[in-house]
Amino acid sequence: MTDLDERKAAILRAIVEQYVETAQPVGSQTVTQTTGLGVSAATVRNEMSVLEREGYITQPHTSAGRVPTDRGYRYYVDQLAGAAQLAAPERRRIADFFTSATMAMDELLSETSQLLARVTAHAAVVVGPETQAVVVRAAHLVQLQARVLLTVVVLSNGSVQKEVIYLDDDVGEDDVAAASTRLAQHLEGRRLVDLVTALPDARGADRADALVRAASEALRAHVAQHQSELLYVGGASRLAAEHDAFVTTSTARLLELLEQHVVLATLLRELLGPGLTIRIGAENARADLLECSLVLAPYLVEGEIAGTIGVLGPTRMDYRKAQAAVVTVSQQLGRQLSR
Amino acid sequence: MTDLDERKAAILRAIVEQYVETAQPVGSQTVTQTTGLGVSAATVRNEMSVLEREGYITQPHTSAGRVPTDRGYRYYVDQLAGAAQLAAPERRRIADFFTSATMAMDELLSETSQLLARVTAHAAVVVGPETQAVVVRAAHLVQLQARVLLTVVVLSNGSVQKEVIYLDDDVGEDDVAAASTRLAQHLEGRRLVDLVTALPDARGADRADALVRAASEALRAHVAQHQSELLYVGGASRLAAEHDAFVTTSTARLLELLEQHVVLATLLRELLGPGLTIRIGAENARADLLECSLVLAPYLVEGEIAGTIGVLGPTRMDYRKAQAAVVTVSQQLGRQLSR
DNA sequence: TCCTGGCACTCGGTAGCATTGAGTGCTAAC
DNA sequence: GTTAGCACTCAATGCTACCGAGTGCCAGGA
Repeated sequence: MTDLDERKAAILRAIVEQYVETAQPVGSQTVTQTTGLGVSAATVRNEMSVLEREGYITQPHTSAGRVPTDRGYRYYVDQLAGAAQLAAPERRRIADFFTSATMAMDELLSETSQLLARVTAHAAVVVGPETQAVVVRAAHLVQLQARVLLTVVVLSNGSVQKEVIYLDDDVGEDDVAAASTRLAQHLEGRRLVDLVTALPDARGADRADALVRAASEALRAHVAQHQSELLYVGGASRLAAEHDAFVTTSTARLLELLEQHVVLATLLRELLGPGLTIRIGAENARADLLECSLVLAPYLVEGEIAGTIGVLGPTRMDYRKAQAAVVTVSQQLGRQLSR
Repeated sequence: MTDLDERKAAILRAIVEQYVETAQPVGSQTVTQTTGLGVSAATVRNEMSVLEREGYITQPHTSAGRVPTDRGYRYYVDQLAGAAQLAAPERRRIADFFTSATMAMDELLSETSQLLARVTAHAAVVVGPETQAVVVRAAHLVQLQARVLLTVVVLSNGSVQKEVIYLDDDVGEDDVAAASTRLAQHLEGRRLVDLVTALPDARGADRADALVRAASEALRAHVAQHQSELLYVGGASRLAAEHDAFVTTSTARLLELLEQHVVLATLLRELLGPGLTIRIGAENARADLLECSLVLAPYLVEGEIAGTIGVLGPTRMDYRKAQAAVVTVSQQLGRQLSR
């Protein structure tokens, strides 16, 4: 059930790797040619029929070669793929990117998703770190127009949150300045997550305190709503290119999923394990993803799991390469963010 | 050459509208049925053969009906389409969106692109206002870590620009605070565009002035590089859905184009005219867009052209509806931004 | 002069049929 | 346990016939 003898394993491996490369069902003859284990095609056929009975491979139709099933890919990934190294140019590309990356965290994550997409030639996702530990480093109230203010909050991870406030009456510069100072006193050093529940007190009745209350409330609503806005998608266009035989509607649905950041972020969070996670086809239990695989890895910031990066491609994908890319990028990203 | 008699025009209109609806080549009989001009199919055929000779319509193959050419669509759009109104539910949807929209400009533009995509069922683009008139309303230097600072600049349009600065040595709170104050003095009230060329003077030799110089330089580089980051794309996934017969590679290329914001923004800026602009198929002179049409309109802020909104769909699109949607949304967006 | 009915023609699409070839499963012999 | 041989299956291909939508053209009529 769970284990295959050496020859069956070799055959399965050959089928997977050949199919990934050519997208054509693999026949017994091709297997004998590519594996070099000294047996005839007939023997391979016998083994293949066992592999099929056990659910590792399947035939699109009688008289066609074999194609890996989800289970076949699973076995390949778990038992056969082994650790791979990226090719030198790709390793170099990743290293170059991170040594020259000096942007703030949000932009870094966005660029990282594009990097991963380019390296793997699939769509890539990056989920930003949990905001648990993030604290407010600065808070300001800025007057944009007579009755329009902007609450600006700078966070310890380098991201900036802002929210517009519309007033009913004009307000003077002095009041704004006073409110800005008080807001800063109230917020600086606080954790972002606490802003949602515990609002700073500003019970005073003067104009400035009213502004502080308005700003706090606007901020609370903003943070509550945008907490999950830490998803970055790179290379979505690859999905359209790689779905050779796919019906276009399924591509459209996938692209739609990638546009729904909230849905996707929760999905990824559910899937994430402590190490490399690979979800193949129907394992994802989503109609959109039946023919897709996800290769995910967490990245660590100061030893703690901070977020996820991953690749989204067809089940027929080069898992070794995807895995190597995801691992490499996650390590480098983690190191970069730990600085 | 340029003008068609009434009957030919009616026939062309019927062909365009029928083809947009059904995606099937339109035959002479269908035309007689849908137009109700009291002539026989044979007469229509004669007219159609003239229309074909003049390049307004074409046959996919002998013995098929006719399909509009780019020129046919062009004539339809210029002479036949007339002004259309959106249906009530769509008008309502747009109105609702803008009455309840209280976000800052960048988020508003992003959401607007998604609104336009939903209303038209095509991909939509929104180009943000030129940043000529934008001035700095606030500038701060915030310490994130011992050797990491963040320059934060709040602009009059409600957007916030930021840039990380890495230092070689630790720096004290006092120095940062002093630098922040001086930076604010230097920048507040200045136009964003001037930041690229005219740097604020900070010739002093003390620590704070060095920080101000570093911050200014970081900001200068940031602004120079990100000036064109004012493009928002909504509903890109629609492209995959609507390209029925299209080869998937062309869809992939289109999606790629939509991911290249800089390229797309310059393209749109070149195309924009003072009023509604419609570019059909090959008129776009880009291989990617050969089978696509763009429906663009500027939006006005305080009477001045500020930016562009538009729809990107297949040449076989409902131009009247797209036109109506683009016009409506651009007006409302302009009004909203003029507040 | 313009319109129209009639008619031959074209050609994509579909169905039927034979052929080919890749690939299989099975069996008997090694 | 392995393999050669063989019958079998079936997608793909090519060919033919046929249908039908649609055309172009022409001759006769208003």
